[in-house]
Amino acid sequence: MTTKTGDQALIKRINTAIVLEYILRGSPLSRAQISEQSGLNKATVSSLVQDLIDGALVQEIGTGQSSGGRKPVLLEFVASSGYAVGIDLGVNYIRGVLTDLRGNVVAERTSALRLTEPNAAVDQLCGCIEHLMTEAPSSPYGIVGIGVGVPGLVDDNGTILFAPNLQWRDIPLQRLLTEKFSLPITIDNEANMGALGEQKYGVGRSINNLIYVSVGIGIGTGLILHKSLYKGASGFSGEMGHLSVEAHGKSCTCGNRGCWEMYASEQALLEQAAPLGFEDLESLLVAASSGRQDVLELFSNIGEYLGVGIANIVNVFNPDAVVIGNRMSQARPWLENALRQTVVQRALGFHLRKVQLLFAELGERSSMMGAAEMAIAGFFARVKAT
Amino acid sequence: MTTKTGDQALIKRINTAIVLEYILRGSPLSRAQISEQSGLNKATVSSLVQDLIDGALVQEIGTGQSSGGRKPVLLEFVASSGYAVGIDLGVNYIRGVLTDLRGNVVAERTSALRLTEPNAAVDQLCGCIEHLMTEAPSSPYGIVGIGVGVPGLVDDNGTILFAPNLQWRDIPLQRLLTEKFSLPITIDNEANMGALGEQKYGVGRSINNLIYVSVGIGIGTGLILHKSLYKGASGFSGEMGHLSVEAHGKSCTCGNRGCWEMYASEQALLEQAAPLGFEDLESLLVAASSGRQDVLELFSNIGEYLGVGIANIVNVFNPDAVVIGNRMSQARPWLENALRQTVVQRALGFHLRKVQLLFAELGERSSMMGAAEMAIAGFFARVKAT
DNA sequence: TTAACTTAGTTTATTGGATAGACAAACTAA
DNA sequence: TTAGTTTGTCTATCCAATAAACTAAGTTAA
Repeated sequence: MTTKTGDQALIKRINTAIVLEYILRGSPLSRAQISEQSGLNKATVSSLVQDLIDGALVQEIGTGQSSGGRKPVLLEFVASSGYAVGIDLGVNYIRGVLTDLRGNVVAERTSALRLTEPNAAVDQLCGCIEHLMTEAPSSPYGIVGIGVGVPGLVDDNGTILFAPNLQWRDIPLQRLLTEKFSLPITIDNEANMGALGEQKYGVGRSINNLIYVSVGIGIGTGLILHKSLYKGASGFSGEMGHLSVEAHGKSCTCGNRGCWEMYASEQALLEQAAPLGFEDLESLLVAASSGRQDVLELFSNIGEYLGVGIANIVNVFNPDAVVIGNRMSQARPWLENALRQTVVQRALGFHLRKVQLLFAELGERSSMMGAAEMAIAGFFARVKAT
Repeated sequence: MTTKTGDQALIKRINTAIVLEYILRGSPLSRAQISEQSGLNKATVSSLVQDLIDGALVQEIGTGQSSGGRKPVLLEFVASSGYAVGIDLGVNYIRGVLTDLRGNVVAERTSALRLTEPNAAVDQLCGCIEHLMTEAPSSPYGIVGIGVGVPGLVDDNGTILFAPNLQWRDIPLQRLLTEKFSLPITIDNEANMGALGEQKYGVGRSINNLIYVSVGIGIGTGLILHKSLYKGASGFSGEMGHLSVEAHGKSCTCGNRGCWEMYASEQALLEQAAPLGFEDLESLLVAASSGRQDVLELFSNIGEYLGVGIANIVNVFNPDAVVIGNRMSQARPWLENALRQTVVQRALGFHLRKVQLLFAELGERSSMMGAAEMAIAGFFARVKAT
């Protein structure tokens, strides 16, 4: 069993984390404010703040306004004390970003994925990471970690079990990158990363329970419950693209029938659009915006099926918000009505009272920003554990 | 924000909880064993154990075998230091139990629910509780709490928002019982209680992630994730009976279409059985065991639809086990094949590797035992918080 | 200008846990 | 008997949080 026991060091970690949290959220603010708001003694706050300053995570930035007494010394988190790399590895692109510890973008880099063969792709990925790392200003903590979002199922060791559209199986990406960079590496599904990105930096800021639905070639989902990413019992879940919405519908490669993503994904859209002579999403978006009736009906149909699945998700998880992301979010104007109507019709009233239907704000950058956030969050977790 | 700060009392609470946990799980065992296994210092363990003995939660029960030195003093949890009441309030019955703090049944009581009108039903419920309470031997902590499982949607204040089969709306049951008994009261959905009962005392013992599917008139679900009951964002979830499995299927009273419980519940079974001249589950079970072909096909059909929904659940939550409970679990012999086959066919391979399909062991008593467990768990939570 | 009052942050003595190590008690094995 | 082992308690020490006293640096009103 060996549950972790409590000692004085634990107390200090807990309280340091609290103080850091206040500075991260409320800065600039003074020691006195932290003490009052947190309930910690002034002396305790002073001591912990000093440790944080010594650790280069916090700095004094001058004095604030007096309210009839000594001026407060304002504290601020030092965002530039370290940097994080976030990568979105797509089926035909690699998108990467370098951010500071607040998620401010310092450098960005996009390139087409030349070869999908695993070795070559990983090489190109490493090149992208190295390039971004050289862009980082020198800082006390340097590069604190690398997060990578991938289009596939990832286990909790960061091994890509299966990435259908890349035709990858059992690629131990975390191990490969750890060997190469000797830095903390986080690998996760693109939808989980997207969920995190939107929750932290996008339309879902300050929403505690949200579900991100990544509608691309397939459908992936990322669940943020009680402010943190929910993983299934054994570390991977979110394969809700394979929720069956038509018990006797089309057979899916996964073995199930009537999977949601067979009716509501980009793939489903393109299949239906082929007879009309369309071959990609972009041309369909153009046709829709010029008002072509048959194309509008296609989108409306997709919107309805998206709604069917989302209603299911709402009934099961009862979240505060559902965020539609990835490529299909560009079709918002032509999806939204049908989607909204379907969800309202189908979700239970008790849940509907609360849930918001939103579209991703970061667009194609959700996943990459989420990956950077993962690396940042990992850094903070380590700081708090020391 | 006011996150709870850390102080010495917190350490003591944490470590006391650890020691108590070891005694609950591993008893009888000695102070030395606890120290060695937990990593806590011998002196610390001695001191905390003394507190627990003073608090009547632990007692010394003599010495154990020596392994070449002084004999250890064996410790045991005192199950009889308090008692809990667990109630299963059904549509046409009230089932109640009195247990000690280990969940051993001390007294049990079943009666038919005379009137479903809320006031009358609550009166009868109170009578049942009072009767059980008088059966409790005198003990240091007395009755530590009352748990009640109900067939409906419950919010986190213990108000029954909606119980379709009782035709109740907005009954503040927790408040009513608190006023009456001045004891800690926990109200929850019958399926959540059942999940807890099976996880603690039934077939799911020692399984950390399980999903309990209560198949009665409707279908309810209780999720135990990482050893604890999962509630949705706003305190109620588990309405997976209304997962749509046929996007364009039959309309449900909930507003959705093709809800799972319209195809796989007792109600669904009875509807299909009516043309054959059956009116209740019991007669169908008799017919099935005598081998009537058309009835067997009915059960097989229900089993298949149960499998469709369970495959969905498995894909979403990736649990260690799925437990089928409530009335329909009696039909196991005629459901199981079709169910198993469907799940294997439809669930993703990665999830299947792990998941077990089980049937409730406590039968009709799952929910009641879970309710008692809720009360017990509440007591321990309070002990650990002091 | 001064005295009275406020507020910010530090210093000091105290409290209450956990801990290592010494110790006593109780046992085994030779 | 004697040496060694195991259990459990006792004691001195450490360390983080805290209250209260204190210093620093401002405002306000006469």
